[in-house]
Amino acid sequence: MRLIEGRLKQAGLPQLAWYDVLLELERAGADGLRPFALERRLLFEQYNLSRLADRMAKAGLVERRACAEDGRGHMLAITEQGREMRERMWAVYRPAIAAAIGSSLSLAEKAVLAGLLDRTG
Amino acid sequence: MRLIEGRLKQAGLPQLAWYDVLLELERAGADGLRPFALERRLLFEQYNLSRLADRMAKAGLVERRACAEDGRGHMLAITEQGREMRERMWAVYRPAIAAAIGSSLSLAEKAVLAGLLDRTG
DNA sequence: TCGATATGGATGCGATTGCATTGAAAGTCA
DNA sequence: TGACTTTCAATGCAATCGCATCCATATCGA
Repeated sequence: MRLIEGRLKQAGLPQLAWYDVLLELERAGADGLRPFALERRLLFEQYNLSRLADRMAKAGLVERRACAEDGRGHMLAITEQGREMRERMWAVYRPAIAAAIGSSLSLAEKAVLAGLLDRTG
Repeated sequence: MRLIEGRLKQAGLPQLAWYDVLLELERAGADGLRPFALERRLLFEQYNLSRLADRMAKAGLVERRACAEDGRGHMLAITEQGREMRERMWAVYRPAIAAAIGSSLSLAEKAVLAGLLDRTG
């Protein structure tokens, strides 16, 4: 993780948490997701996501839209800029994962790890 | 990790990082360790350890002593209170580890994990 | 319908983190 | 010895985190 965060940072890109949010929102489609839903998927604290969304909105990567069904909340949706950012991050993230895993585990351990990931993914 | 940190917190005890420092200092014996040595063992950033040591010293768990060989630095040593704290933390930490590992891995996975730990320990 | 409670989300404030820099003591080398 | 470089450690500042709380809207129950 340290390695991966480091690669992102030295590429001048935001942290992994931003990637996670962007990916979920991209998967969620045009309507986006409610913040509470995102919190549960990503296991973020409520106040952390609230502030992360602030920063990401200020950076133009996500948008807050009124929510028809519930006046308390709103929808979070990815923007075009957000999609671009996710791609740029993936271009760094992907090889960093490969480097981190590849350099430290044996083949057998990778198989077990893949099993663990499979179960939770 | 989240589980373990949570158990410590709800027991009113400090974070794992404090435990790590206390354990290393206890192992290091009466003279203690230089901060830079501790940083390398625990992979802490220099400024983080500097401030952690401040807080731990303020809490009476560690002591800073002048260093004979090198006027730039000092020795960090555990105090009696520090030993007691480490024990109190261990009493929570140990069962928390067992709970965290036991509830999520198969026997084969535990064996692999033990192998990984063994290699780095 | 109305009061009590639960849920979604934001925010003030103090603590912690990260970055960059500083200062002091060693070490190096001509 | 005297510049120059390194290493050890602390710290100012801005960003972020965690806690507790607050506000607003929903939901439930009598």
